[in-house]
This record gives sequence, structure tokens and C-alpha cells, in this order.
Amino acid sequence: MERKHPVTIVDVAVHAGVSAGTVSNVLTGKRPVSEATRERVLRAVEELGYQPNLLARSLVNRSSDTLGVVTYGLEFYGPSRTLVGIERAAAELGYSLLLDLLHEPDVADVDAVLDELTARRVDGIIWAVHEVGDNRAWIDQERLRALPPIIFLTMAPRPGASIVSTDNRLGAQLATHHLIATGRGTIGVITGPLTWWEARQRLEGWRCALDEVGMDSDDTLVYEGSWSAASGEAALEALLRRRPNLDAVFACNDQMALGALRYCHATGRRVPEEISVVGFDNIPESAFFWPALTTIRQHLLDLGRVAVEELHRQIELRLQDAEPAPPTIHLLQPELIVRESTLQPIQTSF
Amino acid sequence: MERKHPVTIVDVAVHAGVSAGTVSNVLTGKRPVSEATRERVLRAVEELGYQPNLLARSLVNRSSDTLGVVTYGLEFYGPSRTLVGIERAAAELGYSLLLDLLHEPDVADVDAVLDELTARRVDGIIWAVHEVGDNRAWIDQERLRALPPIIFLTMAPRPGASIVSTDNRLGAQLATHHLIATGRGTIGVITGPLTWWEARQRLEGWRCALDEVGMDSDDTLVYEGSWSAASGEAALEALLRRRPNLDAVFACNDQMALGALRYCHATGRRVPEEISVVGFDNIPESAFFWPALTTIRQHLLDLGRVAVEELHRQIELRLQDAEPAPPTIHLLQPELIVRESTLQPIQTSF
DNA sequence: TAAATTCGTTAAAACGTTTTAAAGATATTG
DNA sequence: CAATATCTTTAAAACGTTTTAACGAATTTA
Repeated sequence: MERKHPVTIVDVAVHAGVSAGTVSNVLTGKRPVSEATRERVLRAVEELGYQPNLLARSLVNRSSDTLGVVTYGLEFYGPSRTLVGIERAAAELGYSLLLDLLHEPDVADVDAVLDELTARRVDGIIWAVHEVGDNRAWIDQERLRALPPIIFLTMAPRPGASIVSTDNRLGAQLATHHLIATGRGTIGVITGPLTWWEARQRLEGWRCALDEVGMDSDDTLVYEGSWSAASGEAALEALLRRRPNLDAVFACNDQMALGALRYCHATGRRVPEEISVVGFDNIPESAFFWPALTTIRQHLLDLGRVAVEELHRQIELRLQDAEPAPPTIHLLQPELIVRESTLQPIQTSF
Repeated sequence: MERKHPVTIVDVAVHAGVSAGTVSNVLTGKRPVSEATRERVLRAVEELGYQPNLLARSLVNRSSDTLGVVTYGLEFYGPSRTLVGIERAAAELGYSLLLDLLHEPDVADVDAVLDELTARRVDGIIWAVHEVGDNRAWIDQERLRALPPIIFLTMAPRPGASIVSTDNRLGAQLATHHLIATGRGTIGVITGPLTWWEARQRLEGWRCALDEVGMDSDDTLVYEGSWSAASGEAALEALLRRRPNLDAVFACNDQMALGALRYCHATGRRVPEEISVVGFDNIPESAFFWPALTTIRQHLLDLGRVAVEELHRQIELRLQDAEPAPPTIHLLQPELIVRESTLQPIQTSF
């Protein structure tokens, strides 16, 4: 016989001959209950195949054990890998994930997304959309106060906002230092779109590393790409036209580095003998490019994990005192991975 | 002054001088309400900044406008891109997404995931975990009846199960036909792990295409990879040792194809002059490999979209009559993308 | 042994919605 | 003008939990 309605807590209660409250106490373990009735209740749960309705529970608890994740560009390695890190940590802490994807990083309908998340009473939010243009303009104290705790990924420091990010500036410095250390004399850079905060940070790191040692960081050595491999190909072509003696290039992601490598093959330039190439991100394929790509590894799983853990901390904190948790900033250190594309230092002519 | 509790529907009601029921009618639009009070209510909503509590609404509606998505391997292009397709279609249809990631495709704790999803009263489920080993053993009529409507991605036909999948067999046939048509004589295959249904389908497609024209599809032409580029590299080495006159290889994903290309470079074999290479998936990087990779394009966004739309249909259907919707199978057609890695047909010697 | 504690349990009141059934208006009909 | 039909609106009852306050029973203390 088909039962129309799923079994509820009072079904269990009558079956076990106790009150609904007692069943609740057994299941949540929040209040003591005698061993005898405890067993009776558990047996009833078993026999009836009872499953608590989390919606009802969340309603009365005013907390859903759910985290809202807002992200963009999941088809790319960085965001999707970060999401994996988020999910793992969230699962370990007992949170479910409500996922929202933006279709454009800049013209996002932020309000609609935020409204939906708060309407579903998420306990916290992870804003994993990269900072592009003024897509952070909505953030202000007033707004934040009306939201559950929220962690921002990859954005410039901002009063009142908790942030977790890779140290992009440092990563670019590591890459550039490495090129300098392997004896390169004219080092170009292929940046991401400079509306992206990340891209600007990486450009800054490149420039800073060169300036430190008094090397040329002229604008003719800078090409603004679009993160795509196609733009990397075009970039190297343009850079070489402007600076024929270019002997190294730092591409601000692995896709653009791939495009640069392709341009070298197409024009018969040998890598790394004639031109040395460094990427950023360490996508799994990069180790199998020809030649294998030297790159900067971000710890993306950790990025997600740290964000969730910090968010969890803030949620707990808000439950206790009404004081808003002081905003924190976590900066994760990337690391250099040396492969064939920079392996053989050439003997420079000066 | 901080209000402790967020504003509720009765706050709006008293502010507008009506009953809670009327406010509900205005907001949901399910029952007529006079223009005058309608305006008054909307103004009250505006002034108080009211946001309906979706948990409460879902509780009484017995439906959460939420879809559960269970997936695995999000760091790979296929799953993450499919998820994007799912999210877009879901957003258009007004569903939110509850995301669950499995950490292993095979030894998954299916019950826990399913319990959580039903406990949260999702309206439907998309099971986007690839079929590996016997990780579908839990599916039976009894079990399915206790669940909300569910769509399975990428799995073998099974009684009672609705499925959406790319036609992997066809894709492999397209790839192999293309190699045959460009005059190749000895065509190897690098498969994925044969515990994966997808991998077996692609292998079958390769074999079928060869058998059709009476060409050699001996087991010495088959190497079982692991989907990774490293395994692709090892694969081509092994295949060439076994069959030195191999002049083409079909790698069952682009990563393994990349590994194969790398092996060719490392050993000085020219592609496509000496060996022709085809991949599968059309990851964005593949167009910039050296040489650019001929591959099979899956329509992953559509895969996700079709799954959501079919799921939506089944949800609506179940709301109306109690009859379970008859299971459906959607098979999406992949397409061949020809690039440099097979571009120049060689004049074979026979 | 009476009074004071503890312990286990329960009935009832939340939580914030939607829906049902009924009641008031208002308009229509005979 | 009475009777009937049509609109609007509302109070109350769900939805399935947890929590509060109170209540007996059993135990300890004086």
C-alpha cells in the first residue's frame, strides 16, 4: 500500500508510544532521555524508515546548515578546482551547498542572487566571483550587515570584507625572478584583461621584480591578453614585433602560455633556447605541453578550504555574541614549478 | 536600532492593514486581489524590505524549487561544463541547485547523499556521476520509487531509469572513420579505464568502425589508459613497441591525446605526417596543441540543459497524475572537428 | 518522614508560510 | 426590493520540526 505522505516525527512518536518532543530529543541528542525509551524510539525510526524533514527543522532552528556559493567561469580550471575545495571542506563541516553561477562576471544581477540566498536562509556565503571592473561596487557596510557572514575570494582588500586569495603579486614575482635568475635579458609579459584585479596584481609583480634589479619594464614589453590561448598567440607575435630581442615571456595564465608556445613552434623559434616561457596556474595539461611548461602553482583546494573554514568560524561567532566578527584576510602563497620551458639557461651575450 | 528578527509576512500584513493570507495572495498571484489592496501591500513590502522565507514556503508547499545535483570530478572539463549547462537551464526554470560532490566515483556513499537530498526535499535529482564499475548497483525499481524524479547522465540503458548521454560509440566511430578516410592503415586506440562505461563505448565504436571495413582491430592495437596525459604518453610508447608500423591513434580523451603528441615530439616523430592523432572532448586548449588536435566535440552544455528540461517535465508530470513518468533516453550526437593533427593525409604505401 | 532536588516526559507554543472554509460586501437578477 | 450570485477578504488550520514550561515520579537531603 502506498502511503501518500512521508512518515513524520509524530508517526514515530505514536509508534514508540512517546511524545514528538521526546523523539526530537533522541534524534538531536540535545536533551537527555532514558536509555529504555531511547531504544524504543530508535527502533520505531528504523521500522518506519523515518527521515527528518530538514526544511521544517531549518525553519524552527533559523539556520539551514547550508552555504551559498556564488561563482563564475566554472568551465575553467581555477574556479572549478576551488569549488571542489569548498565542497570538501563544507561536507566535512556538515554543510550543504547552494550553487549560483553568474553568467557574466561584471554585469551580474547581484541583487537577485543575494536575495535568493537570504530567502533560503543560508548560514553563510562564499563569493567566488573574480573582481572585475566595478563588480564589487555593491559592497558596503550597510549591505554587508544585512547579509549572513560572507567570504570573498580573490579581491582587493576592502574595509569590512573578509577575503581569501592567492598572493598573485608574489606569484608573478616568483616567475619573473626565475626568468631573471636563468639569465634572461628582455622579459615581456602577457597579462589578463586589466579590468581584472588578479591581472593587475600579476602585472605589478612582474614590474616590481624587474624594477628591483634595474631591468627594463617598459610598456612595450606589456601586452594585454584575454586569458585565452588565442590571445597568447597574438600577444607573442605583437611583443616580438615591438621587441625583436625578447628572450623570455611571462604569460599570466597557462592558456596564454600555450598560445605563446604555439607561436614559437609556428615561427620556428626554439623554447627555451631562444625564448623562455612561464605560465601561471599549473593546469594539469601544462606538464605535457611541448615543451613542458614552467608555471606558478596556486593551491586552489586550500583556497576553497580556507574560505569555508573561515566562514564557519564567523558563523559560529555570530551565533554566540551579536558582535560582528572582525574581517580577516588570508593570503595563500603560490609556488614556482620549473619545467622544460625555462630549463636550459642560455649564455646571454652581455 | 537593530531588529532582531527579519520582517515577516504578518509584519507586512499589519503595516498594510490586511491579513497575512492577502499578502500571500498578492505575492504568489495565485488568487485574485483588488487593485487597491494590491498596491497597498506592495508598498508595505517595499517599505519594510520584506523577503519571503523560502523555507517556510517550501514546508507548506511540500516542494522546494530545488534540484539536487550529484557529480564527480569537477576539476575536469566534462563534468564542470555539464554543470554549467545544468545551472543555466535550472536558473531559467526557477530552480536552485543543491550540489553534492562524490570523492570517488566507485565507492561512493550513495545512501548518505540520497538521504540528505530527500531530507531537504529536492524536487528532482540529476545524477551526473559517470558509470564506473558497479556504482550503479543501487538502482532498482523499489529504490527509485522512493525518490523524487531522477535523471542519470552517461550510463548504460537500465529499466526504469531516465538517461541523458552523449553517443560515445558514435563519437568514436566518427573519429575512426576519419582516420580511415585519410588513408591510415594501422589505427591504434588509447582507451580510458575500462571500468568506465564511457570508455567501453568508445572502444566499441573504434572496433566497430574498423571491422566494418575489414581493418585490423586486434588487441595489440588497444591500450588501456587512465584518462591522464601521462597515461597517453605511456600508451603510445607501448603501442609503437607492439606495432612499429602504427600510423594513427585514437585517444579517447584530449588529455591522453596530448600525452601521445608529447611522445611523438620526444621521439622525433612528425604529426600528422608519420602518425595521425585524434582526441575526444574538444577541451579549449586542444585547438592550440602543437599540432592542433583533431577531436570529437561533445555538446556538454546541451547535455546539462536536456537533463534539466527532462527532469522538469517529469516533476510537473508527477504533480498532476500519480502515474510515474515513463523513463526516457536522450542520446546527444557528438561531432568531428578536424584540425592539424590529422590534416595532411599521407600517401600510404599500399 | 517531610521537604527539596533531580530526572524524564509531555502538551503546547513557536517558526513563517499557504490554503481552506466561511463570512462580508457588492453587484446582479427576477 | 428580496434573493441570488460574484468578488474580496479573513481567521484558522495546516506543514513538520524544536523548545519552553510545567508536571509527576523518583531520589536525595534535613
